Amino acid sequence: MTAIIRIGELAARTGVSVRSLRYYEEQGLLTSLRSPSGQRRYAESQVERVLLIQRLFSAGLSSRTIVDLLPCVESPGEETSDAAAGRMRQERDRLDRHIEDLIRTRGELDDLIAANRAHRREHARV
Amino acid sequence: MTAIIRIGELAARTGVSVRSLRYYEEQGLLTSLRSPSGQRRYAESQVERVLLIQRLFSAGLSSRTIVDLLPCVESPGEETSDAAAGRMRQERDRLDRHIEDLIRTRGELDDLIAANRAHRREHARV
DNA sequence: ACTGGACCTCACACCCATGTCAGGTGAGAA
DNA sequence: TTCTCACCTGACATGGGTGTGAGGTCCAGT
Repeated sequence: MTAIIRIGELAARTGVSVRSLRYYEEQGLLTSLRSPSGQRRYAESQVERVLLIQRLFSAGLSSRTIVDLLPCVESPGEETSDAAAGRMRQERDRLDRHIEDLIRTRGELDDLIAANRAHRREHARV
Repeated sequence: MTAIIRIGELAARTGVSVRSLRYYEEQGLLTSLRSPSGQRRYAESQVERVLLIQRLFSAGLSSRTIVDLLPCVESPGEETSDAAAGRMRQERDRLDRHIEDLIRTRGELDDLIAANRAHRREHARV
């Protein structure tokens, strides 16, 4: 099992472009084996990792930050995890505040929608 | 009352740079009166608007989108509100999904932190 | 009158994930 | 074999909000 897949399939399964997958590797976020001819080969299990990376990006972490955090789950070396611990908490807190902010903004968007609806009703065609 | 303030003070009160305030105006998000010599003058009440704009930005709306939505609370013209209604709901939904995503990611970050803590305990100095 | 600070416009730089193009190699199907 | 398609590297483009600097005007305090 644990099929070996090529970059095109990894892209298809994750919805992430081939270009981005190469970029992730360049940034040290993703590793690949190479076929004799130099083509990238991935374990099926990397799908999950790519999806996680993608979510971390969309949570506003930079590739630099992610590369600092992710290794400590794959290969938890003493020192790395030490440095990363604070970083993780810091990012978690930032994310927390950001979520609060977004929820507030969503509420304001709801208010706008409500105001708009009220206005439309008031000026309804007679 | 309703004091008139200058751009520096608006920046200080909102935490948004002077540069950005000028940019908001350029994008049609913010209006200002001009003093005889051409300096921008704002009503104190614009502070709120700037803060809202700022939150909408950080919620991932583009200035283009914001300019489509915001007028319909200030000057709710029939046609504008008609076009904007769908737009607002669409952005609200997008934001909703994004928040869900972030909450999930926060959970994963928590998992990483927990795993790291467990690992550190396990390898504690003897 | 003079000085310093706040303001003006214009324009270019930056970040950073992603798109895109060029020019080339590898590999399976007809 | 030859066709086609996926893959490779390298490099330049893009978007959008923000930083920054040049060169100039305005205005309050001394």
